[in-house]
Amino acid sequence: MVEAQVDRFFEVLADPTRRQVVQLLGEGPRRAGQLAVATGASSPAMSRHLRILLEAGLIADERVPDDARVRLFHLNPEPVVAVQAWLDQVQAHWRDNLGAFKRHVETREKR
Amino acid sequence: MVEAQVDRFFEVLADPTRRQVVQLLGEGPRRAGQLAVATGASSPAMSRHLRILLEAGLIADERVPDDARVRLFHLNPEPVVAVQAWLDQVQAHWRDNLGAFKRHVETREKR
DNA sequence: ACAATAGTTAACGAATGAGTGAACTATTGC
DNA sequence: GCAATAGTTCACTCATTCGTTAACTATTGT
Repeated sequence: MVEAQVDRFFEVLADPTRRQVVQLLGEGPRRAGQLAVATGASSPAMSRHLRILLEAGLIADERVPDDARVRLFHLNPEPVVAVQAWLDQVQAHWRDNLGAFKRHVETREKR
Repeated sequence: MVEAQVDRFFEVLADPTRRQVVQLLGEGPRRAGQLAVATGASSPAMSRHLRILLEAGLIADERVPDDARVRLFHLNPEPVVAVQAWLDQVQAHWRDNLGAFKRHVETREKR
């Protein structure tokens, strides 16, 4: 996984609407129209968000057999894992000293 | 942890220079000048990035006893954990079916 | 054939955000 | 006291990005 890709993932996830889309697609595949309604975005706006998410590789689309007008979008697992890996790496140092950090965080349940 | 904060974290992390800063501060505390050199940013540019990171709560600063001109910056653990929590939640559905996704990811050790 | 549905594309305007140069504050060393 | 160091703030410019309206393609239903 290239660093430039992680760069792009963060840029793409900076937009609240797109993060909402990612969140919704985490639950399962959705159509463009559904995503527009759920997020309160207009059709053109959603269309562009989806294109950006597609080009970044965060999501992918499938055609449904019954209605050729509809595209079903679903989440790609890899990018989410890549972003988590980056955060893990940032954490690495203070996570491994299970002194200062562990005391620091154990007030809240993690995971 | 409020959703609006996670919103802000992603916005702040969208900038490559600021992600570099976060990465460097993950290794340990650094001074503003060190961060400027390491990232190739100018002093004013770095100063602004640090202010943004401070206001978002991603980092904090300490004064060093010997030289009062110097501010040492260090990373706050909570925001990183919060972003990871968000990503975990997105993953939740396909992570819990330890079928498709587990096969998908088990090439890399996760935690 | 025609209307409705699903979605995309293009052109425009407004807002946001990042970097720069110049001026400024505060502290340290001589 | 004065120069150097460390860093911040301000005013400005440039580019990017987001949403909207309007027009368009493709498909389905009657």
